Amino acid sequence: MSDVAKSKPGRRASIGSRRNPQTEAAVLAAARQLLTERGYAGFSIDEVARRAGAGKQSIYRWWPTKADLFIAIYGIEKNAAIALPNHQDLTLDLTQYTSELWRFWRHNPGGRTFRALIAEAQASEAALRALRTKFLPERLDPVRTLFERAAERGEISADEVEDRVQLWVGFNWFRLLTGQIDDDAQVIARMTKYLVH
Amino acid sequence: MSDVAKSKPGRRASIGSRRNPQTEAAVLAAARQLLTERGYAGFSIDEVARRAGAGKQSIYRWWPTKADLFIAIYGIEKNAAIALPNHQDLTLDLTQYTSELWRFWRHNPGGRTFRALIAEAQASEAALRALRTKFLPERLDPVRTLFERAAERGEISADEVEDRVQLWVGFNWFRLLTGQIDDDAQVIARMTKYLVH
Amino acid sequence: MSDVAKSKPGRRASIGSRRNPQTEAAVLAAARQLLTERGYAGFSIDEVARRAGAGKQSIYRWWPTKADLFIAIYGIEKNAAIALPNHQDLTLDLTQYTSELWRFWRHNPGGRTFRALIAEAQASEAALRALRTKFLPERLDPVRTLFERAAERGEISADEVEDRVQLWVGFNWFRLLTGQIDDDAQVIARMTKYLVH
Amino acid sequence: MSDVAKSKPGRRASIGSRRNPQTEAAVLAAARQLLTERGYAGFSIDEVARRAGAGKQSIYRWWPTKADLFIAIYGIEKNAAIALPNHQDLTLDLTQYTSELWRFWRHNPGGRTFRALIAEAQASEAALRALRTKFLPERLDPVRTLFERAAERGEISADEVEDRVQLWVGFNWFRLLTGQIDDDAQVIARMTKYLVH
DNA sequence: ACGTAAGCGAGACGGTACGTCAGGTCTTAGG
DNA sequence: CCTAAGACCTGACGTACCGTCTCGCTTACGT
Repeated sequence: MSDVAKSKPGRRASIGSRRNPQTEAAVLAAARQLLTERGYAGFSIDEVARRAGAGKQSIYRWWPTKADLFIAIYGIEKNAAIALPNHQDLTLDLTQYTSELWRFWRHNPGGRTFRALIAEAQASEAALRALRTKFLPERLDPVRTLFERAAERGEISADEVEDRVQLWVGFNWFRLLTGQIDDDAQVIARMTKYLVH
Repeated sequence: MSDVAKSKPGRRASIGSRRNPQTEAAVLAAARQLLTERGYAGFSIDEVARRAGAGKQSIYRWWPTKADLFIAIYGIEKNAAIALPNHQDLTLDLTQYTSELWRFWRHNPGGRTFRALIAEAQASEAALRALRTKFLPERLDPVRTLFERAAERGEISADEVEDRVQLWVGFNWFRLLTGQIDDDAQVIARMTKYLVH
Repeated sequence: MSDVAKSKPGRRASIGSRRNPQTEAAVLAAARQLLTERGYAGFSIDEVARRAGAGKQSIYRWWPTKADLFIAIYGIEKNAAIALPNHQDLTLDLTQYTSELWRFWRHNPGGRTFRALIAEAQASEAALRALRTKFLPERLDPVRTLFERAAERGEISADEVEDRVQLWVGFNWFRLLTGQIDDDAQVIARMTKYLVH
Repeated sequence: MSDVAKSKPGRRASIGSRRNPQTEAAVLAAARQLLTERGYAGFSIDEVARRAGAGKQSIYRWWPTKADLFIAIYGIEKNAAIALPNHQDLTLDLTQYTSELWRFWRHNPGGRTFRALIAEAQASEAALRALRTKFLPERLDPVRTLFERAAERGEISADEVEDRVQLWVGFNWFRLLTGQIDDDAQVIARMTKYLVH
């Protein structure tokens, strides 16, 4: 990916009236790298374009807001990184999944991207909309699945799933946003107590 | 406030080798107003200075980062706005306090300021530090007090207070940051269930 | 100056948007006007940008220092303003040329620009360098030509041309910088005596 | 002097309703030092006050413009530095005096101060006035004396003194302002030719 | 087969904010 | 009345990004 991002010499011409996947890859790689290195404050479309060897317009064409870029980056990695456990036990599942999530967040691109996205959503109405429509539903899914399975097993009541999801997700956001996601399996396990009854 | 913020005519001179409280008031008023009108994205030190009729240096002198400004604004209002209930019942207390908090957040300056502060903390390490040291402790206090009183009454266990605080605060942040703080007393009441056992 | 204004007629090595000649003209006009009105002390890039309706970056892009701007302005006008006399007589030529030069200097933009450039060269090493390399050679040319023609006619010795040029130019600078360039043809004529032998 | 300029610890209190000579000395020393280190561009009243441990108001009270400060500094040193030669020969006198002048200018404070004063005079009408009334007459004196003595000896005509002074002074300014005052006794000697007939 | 339309990298453009610095004015507090 | 200190407002500094635009190409697709 970095080799793509640096393909300075031969410029990447248009491939006709359609999106060039090389350009897309180069932009996402550059954005990911920039976010990792400098975080939300140091992130700029100018610099992404510079690093990707892309025109700014090409970026704005496909990702109209920074939030779109953040969402694209996050999606790529998150799915690959975390598997959904299934121990037939809500506490175990929740603890394992959350531990892995925090580990993913601590690993630079993941957490930085998420934090950037949330920050951006506070700055721009469009970003907030993107967060709610394009990001949240998909991101809440894994946790919701864990609770749904538990409901099927009878561990919790089915009509409490959504509330429990929000409670748990909120806690995770709080820890991420305040910089408290050191891997502490004990803390996580202890906290699940309230969600499991 | 607006009369202070608009004191354009006679420029506000120094009152000697010490901080001028009029300047301080004008800056805070202007910052509050600007945040209300334009939110985090439209907030700039330049514009605050312009509206307050203050020099930028005067602002940087007393509030080195935007976070400091946000914290100052938030503190002024929050304390005045919300009383801590005491019905000798955790559910009642929590529901009432949280309802008022959401109402305060919905009312522009409050929520906007909080959201701006969290966003800023994701952009700047210094802001994150300010959030954790100057803001969080004081802001968590009211909720913690509610849980502590409940523990004293025997409603919950004393060593669970801190965890429950974080769970509840996290939920509130999540709703604020995703724009879901419409006053829905029923939702709040329903959610308290998990915190009250 | 012509190098600044030069727009390559043929094809360009690099693609990309082209310099907008209207912007260039607007900036130079604004700079000229500002210098005329307020002189060196009142001259600022901010104000030039404001008057030209240009972005500051556009100015810094093409004229990295104020000196570059001054040189560009001066060149445009000086060449148009003063013709080089040729009476086959050094005294006559020198007197006429100098009289016209002083008149040009007294007429606002000319003198103000020259004075600003010299002042700037005392403030910045880069400006001094620009003065010596981009400005002086071309500016000394007319006077040198007068002396060279005189040498060809045998009025003076050929190896004294450069010294005489400096002596004469120095005198002119002195008068300009101390505000003594009232048109006094007699004074000028009298002073030429020392340069003509 | 540097001990005066650095007298930070024990603050220099007022000595009552009159000028404090220690403050005056400290300010001049600080100004001289600052000019030496950073030149005209880096010279600011703020920094002088800081280094002198003086209030800005104290400086403005006694030296209303920067030019006044420059003139004060220059006067102190120039007189001490250069003796007026008297070899009963204009060429010799002029060559020696000018060589010493250039050496003095090359030695930091001298040249920097002079250049700063001339630059300032192009920026401010008041400074130009100060240059012409408080500075020039006194500074032209030594050179004028050389020419007057020559006139008394019959080397030159008495009514040409003033013109020759200006020609010579102009040449010297030109070399200083364009950064060409390397000690080249030969150049100076050669140039005197035109002033001596 | 060929014109058109979209995509591409480049980069100029008018704006605006950044955080710093200097200018001058003013007030206090202390001889 | 003078001095030191330093707060105050103004406004310039030079840099960086914003999002839009124009430019000269390149390619695929619909006619």
